[in-house]
Order: sequence, then C-alpha cells, then structure tokens
Amino acid sequence: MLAELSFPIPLKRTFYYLLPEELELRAAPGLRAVAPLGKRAAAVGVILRVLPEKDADLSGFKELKSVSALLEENPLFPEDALALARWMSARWGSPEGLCLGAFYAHAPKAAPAPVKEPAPALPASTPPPPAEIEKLLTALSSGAPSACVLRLAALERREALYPPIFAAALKEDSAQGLLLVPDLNFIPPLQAALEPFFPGRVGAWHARLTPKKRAEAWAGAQGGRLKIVIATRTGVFLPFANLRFALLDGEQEEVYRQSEAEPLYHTREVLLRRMKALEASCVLASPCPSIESWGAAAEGSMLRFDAAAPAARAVLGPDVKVLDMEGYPGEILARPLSDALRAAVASGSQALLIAGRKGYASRLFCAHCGWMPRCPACGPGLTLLKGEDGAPVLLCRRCGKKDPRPETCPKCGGKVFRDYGTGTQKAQEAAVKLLPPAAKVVRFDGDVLRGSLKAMRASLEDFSGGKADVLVGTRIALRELGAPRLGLIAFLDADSELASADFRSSEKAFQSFYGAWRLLGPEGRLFIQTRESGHYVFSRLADMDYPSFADGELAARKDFFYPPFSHIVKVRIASYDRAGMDAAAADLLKALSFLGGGGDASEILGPVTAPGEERRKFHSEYYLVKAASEKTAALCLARAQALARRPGVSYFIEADPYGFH
DNA sequence: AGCACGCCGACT
DNA sequence: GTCGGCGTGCTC
Repeated sequence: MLAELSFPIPLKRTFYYLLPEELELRAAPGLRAVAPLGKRAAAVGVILRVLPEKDADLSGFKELKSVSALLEENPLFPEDALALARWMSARWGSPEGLCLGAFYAHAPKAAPAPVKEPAPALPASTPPPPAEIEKLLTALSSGAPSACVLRLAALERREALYPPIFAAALKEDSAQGLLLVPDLNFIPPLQAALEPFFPGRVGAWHARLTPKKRAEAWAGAQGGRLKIVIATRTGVFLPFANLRFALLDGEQEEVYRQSEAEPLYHTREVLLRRMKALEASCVLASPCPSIESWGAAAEGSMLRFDAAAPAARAVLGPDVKVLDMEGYPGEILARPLSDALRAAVASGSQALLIAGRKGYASRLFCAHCGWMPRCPACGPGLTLLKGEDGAPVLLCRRCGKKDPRPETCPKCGGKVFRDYGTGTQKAQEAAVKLLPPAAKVVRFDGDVLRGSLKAMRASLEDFSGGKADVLVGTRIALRELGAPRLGLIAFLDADSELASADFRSSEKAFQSFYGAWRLLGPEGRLFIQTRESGHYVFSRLADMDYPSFADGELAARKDFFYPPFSHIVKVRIASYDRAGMDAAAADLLKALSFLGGGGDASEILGPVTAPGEERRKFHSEYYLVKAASEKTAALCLARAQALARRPGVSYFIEADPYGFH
C-alpha cells in the first residue's frame, strides 16, 4: 500500500510513499507521518489517503521512499481538517500543504507526557445570562443557521458580556469554547473575567507564548482539559476535543485577514466553515460588524442579534461635528475645531488629532495649472516632507528618492505652489501655534517609528500617562489608545480615508469614526474635517447609527456588485517590458474567457493603471475579477495561478484582497 | 520551507 | 591555501 502525503512546503503537489507492512493497518488520512523528503531524513507530513499501488500514477520519478513512522494513532482533529485545508487552498490560493500546516504546525513531535489533571475547582455561582443572550443561544442551538452576528452596544463591556455567554453555551460537561480576539492585549482582561466561571480551565493562545506554555495550551485544548481558549487569529487552527461554541470578537477587524505570509486566509471564514463542519454554533460580535457579515444576516444565512436594545442606550455619547472644509479655506484646524481644542486643553482635557498621512503635507501642486511632481525614477506622486534642516523636500514613498521642492512649474512656469492634505508634522505645528506654550503636543506616526522605536513609545506613553495634552498621529494611533482625560478627537482629513480605490473605504472610515466616538466619554467631542460633506458616510454619523449606515453600504455593494455580492480575485501584472505585460494580460483574459457565459453575472474590471502609466519605465496594471460565486472565484484564482509565466513579468494574484493599491 | 551544491572574497 | 557568502534547484 501507498500513502499520499502532504508536507508544509510551498509546493502545490503531494508525494507518494511506500507504507511498510507494520504501518499499513495503522495508517489513515489525517495522521502525521515521518518520511524522508529530498535531503531531509525525517520530514513530517500529513497522510491525505492510503491507496493501493495500482491507483497511483508513479511515472516521473525513480525512487519510491518509505514512510518511517506514524506520529499518532488517532487524528488530532475530530473534524475533517483535510477538507478544511483543501477548501482554504482553493479559496485563497496557498498550497494545500501550507494550509494543512496551519492546523498541524504546533502539534508535538512526540506524544506529550500526560498532564496531571488538577481537580477542577468549583465555579463561582454563575449568574443567569441576560434573557436576550439566553434567547440567542436557544436560537443558535435549534438548528440552521447556527451562526449569528451579534451587534454590540457602543459601550458594551466585553468582560461583562462574554462570560455569561460562554457559561450558558458550555453547560455540557465536555463542551469547549473558543474566543478569538483581534489583539493580544485583549486576552489578559478577558481571561481574568472568564476565570471565575471556569476556574483553572481558561487558556490563552497567541504568537508570543513561550514554547512550554504553547505546548501546554495546545495539549489542553486537544485533550479537553481547557474549557475555553482565548486566542488571536491562529487560534482558529487549534485542535479541540469537543469544540461546541466560538465567538469572534471585533469580527470586522482587518487583522483577521492573514495577507502577509502564507497560508493566506480570513479567520472569520475559516471559523465559520469549521464550526459548521462541527455542527457547532458561532457568534460574530462587534459594535460595527463587517458588511460581509451584515449581508449574510440580511440574506438569512446568519442570524442577527442586537445586544443593543435601543431603549437601553442610556448614554447618548459624545457630540459629533462634521466640518465642511470648503468653508474654512487654508485652515488646517477649522475654526470650530481650533476653538474647541483650545477650550479642551484649557480645561485639562486631552485631545487626539488624526492626520491623513505621515509627515508634513501630502501633495504639492502648481496653483496655476495643477501640475504635480512625480518621481522621475519610478512614477508615483511625491510626498512633501520637512527635511532635517527644515527645508522642504519631496520624497518618493516607493523608492526613497529625495528631491528639492521645485521653484517653478515645469509645465506652465508658474511660481505659486499649494499643497493639500495634512501630514502629522504640519498638524503638530498648527496645534503648537494654536495652544499656549505650556501645552505639550506629541506626535506618533510611522516616521517617528522609523526614527526610533523608543521615541514612538515615549510619545504614546506620555499621552496615555496624561503627561501630554495633544497627540497627533495617523489612524494607527487610534488603536487601543488609553488616555485618562481624552475629551476631543478630530479627523483632520477624513477624505484621505475615503479617497482610496478600496471598495471597503467607506466601511473602514465609518468604523474609524465610530471607534473614535467610543473612545470618548459622554462629554467628549468628535470633529471630522472633510471637503465632501455630502458623502453618505457622514449622513449617519450624527446619531452614530451603524445599522442604517450598514444597510446603505450593503445596498451600494449590491449596486456595484462588490462583496458580499461578488467574490474578488485581483491580478496585478508588472514588468519593465511593456509588450511583455500586454502579452501576460492577454494570457489572463484568455484564461478567464469562460466567464460571463450562460447567465453568469461575473465580470472583469480593468486594466486599472495609475495615472501617468504611459510615461513610466516600470509598467503595472491590475484586473479585478468580480466572480458571481465563491466557486467561480476559486476557478479564476486557479486559472490565474496556472498561467504560463512570461519572463521578466511579475504576477501578483490575490483572492479577496484587503487594502488595495 | 529546508537543505545541498556551486562558484567568488577575507582569514584561522 | 580554506571558511563562508547566498543564488538556484530539487523534493515521491
């Protein structure tokens, strides 16, 4: 007999091995096997199937090697991890071996010594869950759909809400639960909150665990000792003896989308699929659920539950003002904002100013003809920064080339330039000028970060420690910012959030505004500066009505055939050789020519090029496939990946990309 | 990914 | 004269 093995290597192929007689009976799909692979004497792979020799196509290689050992008797996953990995591979295009590797990566190489089972302490008497939570769990357990979107109230405390949910969902003795959070720092408080309900049986899982703790948590989940694991995104791949309930906190957060390293996946989708395979229930919780989940609930494949009963919204929350910058020409901080900022600082409050970009100002243009400087070497528009000597410099963000600010416009000879967009540096200067000299204004952005990690930490700590009055930063400064006296937040250039080609930009913008609003106390003030005050994201901000916004956004996605109504596959082609790029594009269109036939609504958008593309040395364009179904998208992805590569041409192929460009 | 083979610079 | 840089090539 043979075993077909899959290894965690970036290869889209499997390997056949001879099964020695003594392993033949024990071998089964899902078990790990040790076998020689290339120059490696003992590589660990997963058995995909066991088959008689006659069923395998053994042509094309000379030597058939043998499996040397099996690492376990029973599969580590009670559910079909093989099928999940196969689906992941088709959905996001990473090799199946790497997808499977995500599930098996932390499994011990040898059977772990049995852990001494501590006598489970008696849980604190569990208060009955709120009636609405009970209702939710009943609905979930009573059949399909068994997944739901739980919309949290703006000021909901997760530490108070989640423990009774888990207590109610995990009443059954052996039932286990998984709580996924977007950030490692959320784990300790939640662990402390859950501990009284499941004493000694709450585990944590994240990238920074020490090897020993990691092994312990893994074994605790796998063996059933842990009742609950609180984890960051990789926790979605943990083995459980009996996983019955999962909750994905802050489900719209982009960190759940793994896009830097293979295997590529989206935690939410993997979790939903896995829980479905287990016939277990799953809750996606957030004050601002993703439009994808919102759509699934609207269409009925998920339930929707509002933890926010409108009447229970005791706190009205901070005051929100959208400032139309057309009315305040040339002002970085519009008059109403600067007045409020001065007043806030004078009264001892702290303020957070969010600039659209890093640096001094974003873009320079000729006031007469509108000409904008571009990088002579590689093409993109240059960013205006203040150099070390204080003189303005133009920096190319792509290649790092620096140029002095031009004196005259090369197109019309004009001598007057203006800039638009407000960088953090310029915003900081404006705030300093506005406020009394005693006020401390610190800055936090990628440039400070690059300069020195210490300096960045220091400015953030000054602010959260209450020592600084104003923090000027980019949007990243908003992420879990602590500030004792935060009374004002302002988005200085909301348009930079909306300007990108990303079809999710409105959603992301609203969620940032909403997040900022939540950070503020009821007395706080939120300002949003824009030149497009008519944009629909602003229309629901006054009452922070996320459901109405989400309904509107969902309708827009439907009109423009974007997710969740379509599935995107993005293919970018780049080359120094224009003809090569064109030929590659033709290859792609040919490979996808099956689309659109027989009433299929799928379409191809593109080629999308950056302005000025024709004049550049390096060419780049992309196509967006909007596939009508997940299946069609997977097929397009596979076809694009299978294209015969042309020399000198780079291909970047991505399913369901987040963050465009 | 690993791991080895392969052909060019500074040293026990 | 060797140790070692990482390019590139292969894995049943």
